[in-house]
Amino acid sequence: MTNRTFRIGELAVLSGRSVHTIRWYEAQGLMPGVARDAGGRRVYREQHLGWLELMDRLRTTGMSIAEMREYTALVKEGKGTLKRRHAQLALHRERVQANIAELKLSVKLIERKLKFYDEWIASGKQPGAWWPVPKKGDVAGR
Amino acid sequence: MTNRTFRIGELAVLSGRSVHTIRWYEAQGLMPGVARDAGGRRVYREQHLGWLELMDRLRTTGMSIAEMREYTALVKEGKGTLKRRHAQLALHRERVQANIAELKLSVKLIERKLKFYDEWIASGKQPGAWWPVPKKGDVAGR
DNA sequence: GCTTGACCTAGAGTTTGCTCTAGCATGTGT
DNA sequence: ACACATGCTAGAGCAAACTCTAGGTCAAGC
Repeated sequence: MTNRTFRIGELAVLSGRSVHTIRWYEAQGLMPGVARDAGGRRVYREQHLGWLELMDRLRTTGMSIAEMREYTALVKEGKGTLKRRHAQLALHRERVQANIAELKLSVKLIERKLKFYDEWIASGKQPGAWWPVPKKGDVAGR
Repeated sequence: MTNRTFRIGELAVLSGRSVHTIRWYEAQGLMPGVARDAGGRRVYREQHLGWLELMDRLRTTGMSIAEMREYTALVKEGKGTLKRRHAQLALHRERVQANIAELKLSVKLIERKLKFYDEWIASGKQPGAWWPVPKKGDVAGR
């Protein structure tokens, strides 16, 4: 088994983040289990690469730093929080899936507009309205 | 044909945005064709509802205000920019589709972690690493 | 023993996208 | 004629998520 350790510069290169950002994540409570060597320097293990990958996926799917902090706090607390961690991630997954559905609707709207431009370009005259679209939250649709 | 006009308060309610935000959008160059009445008040037409819907979809799909401003500038310039508008929206659509693909990968990673928790909870002991995952940009994968 | 590079902490600065305040004008209803 | 809702502009304030600076420490190589 690979039991390598890394210092922050190496972790930064391997994870594709900056040293600044990794330290900032730790300051935000997003880095559990970071040891220090005799000189006070951070010591990371392989699992930290996996952790940063997870953090990145949570961030890019729209989880806030605050919520990531809550989740990380559960991880720090130990095995007793497994169910709560599961619940939190499962909830986030639902949100991401809802978000994907919304993005698909947005693509449809953009495509309708693209078609509108196609027709306009082809015919030389502006087609009828493209917009009477119900809308996301549907405020106007009343 | 419905040729209604709206003042800003009404447009705000119908579009689900605040009056502040609509004025701010205009200040950012994102509101083409806004007339004024004798008293200097903004006058909107139905197409502005469609326009705000488009702006909202562009924003929520990650287009920056700066790029929306470029696009709006083309709209303001008139029919001569139809092809460029089409190209810009088509490019954005590709980015959104790429983004959707990334989100799906993120969901997969989250689901792997959920499964990891399921197993841990079921067995009472921590399963093996869940993380040796290639990664998005793949820096570590080298 | 001294230079050099990687690290450390604390905290300031930046960017983006709003969101709200202050102070004033307009115009409709009674 | 005057109150009150709605509108106007200019600009301040804010939250989030970084990103960087300053000034110092540590340890490996020459």
